[in-house]
Amino acid sequence: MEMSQRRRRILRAVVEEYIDTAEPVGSRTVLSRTGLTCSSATVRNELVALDREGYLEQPHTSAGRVPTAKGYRLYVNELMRERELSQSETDEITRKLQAHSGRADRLMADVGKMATELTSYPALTISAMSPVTVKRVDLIWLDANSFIIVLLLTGDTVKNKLVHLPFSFTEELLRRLSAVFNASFTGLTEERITSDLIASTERAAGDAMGLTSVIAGFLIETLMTAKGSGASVSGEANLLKLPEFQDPDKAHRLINYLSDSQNISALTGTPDFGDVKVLIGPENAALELRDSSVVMASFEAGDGMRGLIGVVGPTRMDYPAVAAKLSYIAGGLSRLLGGGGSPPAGFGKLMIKGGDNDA
Amino acid sequence: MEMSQRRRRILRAVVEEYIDTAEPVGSRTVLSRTGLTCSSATVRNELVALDREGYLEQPHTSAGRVPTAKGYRLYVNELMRERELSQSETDEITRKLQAHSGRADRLMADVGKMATELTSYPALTISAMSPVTVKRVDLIWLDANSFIIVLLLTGDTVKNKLVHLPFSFTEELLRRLSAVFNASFTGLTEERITSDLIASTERAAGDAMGLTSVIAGFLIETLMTAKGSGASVSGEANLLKLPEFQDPDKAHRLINYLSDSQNISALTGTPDFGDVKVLIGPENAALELRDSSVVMASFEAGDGMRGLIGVVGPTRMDYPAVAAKLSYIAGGLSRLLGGGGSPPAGFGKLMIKGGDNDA
DNA sequence: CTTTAGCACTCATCGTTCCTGAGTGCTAAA
DNA sequence: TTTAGCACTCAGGAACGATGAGTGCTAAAG
Repeated sequence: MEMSQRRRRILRAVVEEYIDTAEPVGSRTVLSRTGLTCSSATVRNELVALDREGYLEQPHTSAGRVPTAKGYRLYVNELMRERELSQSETDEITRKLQAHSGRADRLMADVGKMATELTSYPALTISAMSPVTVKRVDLIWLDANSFIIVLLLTGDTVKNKLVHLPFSFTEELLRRLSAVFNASFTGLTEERITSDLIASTERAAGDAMGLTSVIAGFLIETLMTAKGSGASVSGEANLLKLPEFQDPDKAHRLINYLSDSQNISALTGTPDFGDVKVLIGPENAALELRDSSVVMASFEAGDGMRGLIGVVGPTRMDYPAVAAKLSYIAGGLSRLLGGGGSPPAGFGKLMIKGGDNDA
Repeated sequence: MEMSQRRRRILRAVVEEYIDTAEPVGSRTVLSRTGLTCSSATVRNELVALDREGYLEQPHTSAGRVPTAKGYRLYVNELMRERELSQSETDEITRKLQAHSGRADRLMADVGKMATELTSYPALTISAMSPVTVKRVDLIWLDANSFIIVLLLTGDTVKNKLVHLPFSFTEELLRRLSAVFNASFTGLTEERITSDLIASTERAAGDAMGLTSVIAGFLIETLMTAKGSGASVSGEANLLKLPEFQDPDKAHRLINYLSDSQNISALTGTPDFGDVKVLIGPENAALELRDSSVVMASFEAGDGMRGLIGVVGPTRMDYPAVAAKLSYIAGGLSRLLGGGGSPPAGFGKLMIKGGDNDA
């Protein structure tokens, strides 16, 4: 059966009050916050019901109510009102985004800082290229013992490496090699570069010195790291201001967890484009996040580059505001990185997706 | 007049005991720690003297003594015994260092992590190239509207940029341009690239489309960012385990301070090569560091690349161990980055330099 | 002049107790 | 179904005293 309208209003009031104050909320507070016309005793009865159904709980008998993960979930899915960003807020975001035009990894780190400033929660970013291939190979001869490999990848990323070798080779050999590489390695993803292919390339170029494998090695390495996702975290210190992290030990565990980019990358349960994903407390796979929430928004940059920007905070988090801000940033990012020219469909409109609503 | 031998022993005992336990140390403890043959009353008299001279202080009447900044300074300068690293420690460091061979910025960040692991204090790294110039310019023509700029810098760093332009140009023009650039821009530091030079280059190459200024712009930008120092911090969370940072507010202030790389870069009061520099509490210029200590070691990499690796911790810090470890890492780094082939002079030997010993 | 034993004194820390007040659950009447 | 009323619970803070580590000082001994 459906939950009564009044009960929903009460639940929402409890959640929002708790988000504001971080303190258990009692029946009288609910009353004044909702403006309901009943008495506090009635509210109490409803609270008992919400308690029994698992949406609220009491830290101890005779304290006010606190939302459970299930309560937050319902709130996020159904109760929360969409938060409109003010003109000045959206302006600030677009302005900041436009100020950046550096390299992708630097950009993402900066966007993370921005999310931190905007939400005052630690922010994380993940970015990854999906199918990465080499579009072009150039070899620049420096002297008899050294040359530069320049790779142009999909997404117009350029990578390079300076190679010194203990034996000498001619400029002519490099020219032949680059021709051969451009003929047979372009358009290949990392997995499709086999040792057979390398061997035949070596023969074709008449390379007796193993330059081919040096170049192919760099190529493979580059493709691997390029498709591998880069992660960054910023603003961890903000946790320390929150009442739920006054215990240094608790804060330490979480910050420590966040400082390993492996853990961050593991958060990639990439939500559909345009959506905001919310993971509440125990919905998180990682033990260390079990009493925190993660809110993430994804963006897409056209050339197969996609990414995630999110924040980590206590389950008591201002979901409407955070979701709106992240969504706007992600949307702006998609636009900025040329996700298709026009603002993405549904840009600005929130569609929350989350973990399964386990009973 | 010189301080008596016994008094020095007592001061050392107090400092070391306090470093170990973080608790005010009393006369009896000193007695057992030093193995002195006098009575506790005598020790007390000495403590009073040390107190009067400003080396020690009491948190409150009738508590034990705690070293002052002046006390630590004397300890670091004269009293502390050099800490020898064990074979396994040095082995571990060299092994870890050798495992890295990536790009300089990545390497530095990793070295920072390593310093954190080794000392369990937050670590910081700063690296900078001193005179950076371009050794060679290559332009790779992709299609009528785009090309790649490849710059080989001193220190064998390679930088590149992909340029798209709204008008078309020929491969021939690029060839001319690269010839001219190689002729007139190599060996110049950023300041010496004037607009006159750019204008004359433009004429010499017969470039009617402004490609020259695009290339020169990238060149200047690259030189500027390359010489600018990169800073990284890691392991901030470790602070939270320390008794002096149980107050989340205090921890927050410091971690926040550390998270701005501007602040980190500001620490570059580069000590002489081979030395370890210690800044104790109020010796730090930054307000936020006033009751912490910073220990730094410098390294030099041959091609004008130099850097700093250090840790931040409470004034109560195991200076001998930290100094030894950092010194060893820095030495290994100098060696690894080819600071000159052989281990640097004084490698392994500590020479502490610090702030002035104000009275 | 230095060292030492003795002693009174200080003060943070810890456990106990008590009080207060917010908030509850329940009951009985509307 | 709602509400008024009431007894009950319990965290948090204040007040209190006991404990004990550690001091400074004094006066005698080396």
